[in-house]
Amino acid sequence: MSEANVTSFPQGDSSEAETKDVGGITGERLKAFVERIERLEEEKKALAEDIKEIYGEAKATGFDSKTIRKIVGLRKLDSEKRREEEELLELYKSAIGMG
Amino acid sequence: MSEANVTSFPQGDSSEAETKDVGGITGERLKAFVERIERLEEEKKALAEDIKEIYGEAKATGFDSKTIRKIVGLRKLDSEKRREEEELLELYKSAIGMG
Amino acid sequence: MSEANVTSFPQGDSSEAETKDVGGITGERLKAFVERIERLEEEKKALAEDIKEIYGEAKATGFDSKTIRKIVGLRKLDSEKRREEEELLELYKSAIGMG
Amino acid sequence: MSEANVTSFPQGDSSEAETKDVGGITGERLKAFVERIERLEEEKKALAEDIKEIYGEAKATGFDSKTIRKIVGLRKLDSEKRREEEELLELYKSAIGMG
DNA sequence: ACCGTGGTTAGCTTTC
DNA sequence: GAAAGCTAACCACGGT
Repeated sequence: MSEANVTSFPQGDSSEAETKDVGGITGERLKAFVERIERLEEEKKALAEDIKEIYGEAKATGFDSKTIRKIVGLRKLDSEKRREEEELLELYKSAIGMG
Repeated sequence: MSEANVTSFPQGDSSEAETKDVGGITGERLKAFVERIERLEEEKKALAEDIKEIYGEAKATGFDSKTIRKIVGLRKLDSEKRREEEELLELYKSAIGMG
Repeated sequence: MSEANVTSFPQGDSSEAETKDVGGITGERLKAFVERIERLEEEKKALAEDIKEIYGEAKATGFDSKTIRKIVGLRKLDSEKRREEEELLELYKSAIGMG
Repeated sequence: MSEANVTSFPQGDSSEAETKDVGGITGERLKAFVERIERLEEEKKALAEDIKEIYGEAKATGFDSKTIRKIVGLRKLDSEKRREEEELLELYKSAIGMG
């Protein structure tokens, strides 16, 4: 729809426009990107499973996992809040020439 | 509907009920769980950022990130579909006594 | 950081700011929205129950509901996949100027 | 795994066991169940979209949708609570012979 | 520069 | 108690 995204596929030195692929190079690069992404997403998924396991452990030792989730969530909020406050402070400082 | 989770905090040998912590042991263990979780979540977040970076790279080399996302998503659907088909097959097999 | 949503309640022509309601109009409209939503959610819930009933029927006639669930899920994946493929195709087409 | 679900496919009068389908009848019935389910799930999805639209409308007229969600949720809790209380009352009444 | 939108992720509910 | 499906909040991106 927009005029900017006409070419989703980067071209090599080819003089002719409107070509999807030149000598397979572009396809290779695309594949490489896709695979790198998929690799990392697998790792991410593995970590998510690890986290789940820890909740399982905690439950096994008698904790209530829901409570732990709450705690983790609260601590995250805390750190975000703290970070924001620090940023605001920095902003003030730079505003009065103390940056 | 009933609340089974009366005790979120496991007790040690203490004879008195309704105590949250005995000698700091439980608190320590809880803290350990929380910190392990937070550590893994940080790693997960880092991976998410890495993935984002790759999309950025791809865009920088001329690809359209939206397209790449679609491809990644499609491939994910493929693998899910394959997995489900296998599971369904197993289910059928067990259903006719071939489990 | 800043709270943009200061006014959750839209104002009418009233000249005074920070008022929750003017002449009951806003409250009425809010109530209308809430009730429309609740009505539809009831219908949705009824449908969910109908679906559950069908699984019950199927089980009663001797089918294994787990298997049926798998089939339904698989078919859903199929249609999602098809849809995504079509979208990807459209994306490609627009990418090479055929949009 | 369980012994109960050996036969997911109900048999007709066929004398031979371990058969998935006799004369296409079972397949037909399965298909019918699946399609009824899918039909209802489509309707359910349509309702979900309608609800989403209403939130959109509400936002368009100046309400904050998050707030509305909260209200709807609270009212749901209220009615559940009320229902539970009524059930409890009924229980009491029947317990003292007023059922 | 803002809004709206779609995608992602976490939390809850229900099922087995 | 574990697993999955559904729902709701969150976030980042593209369009206007």
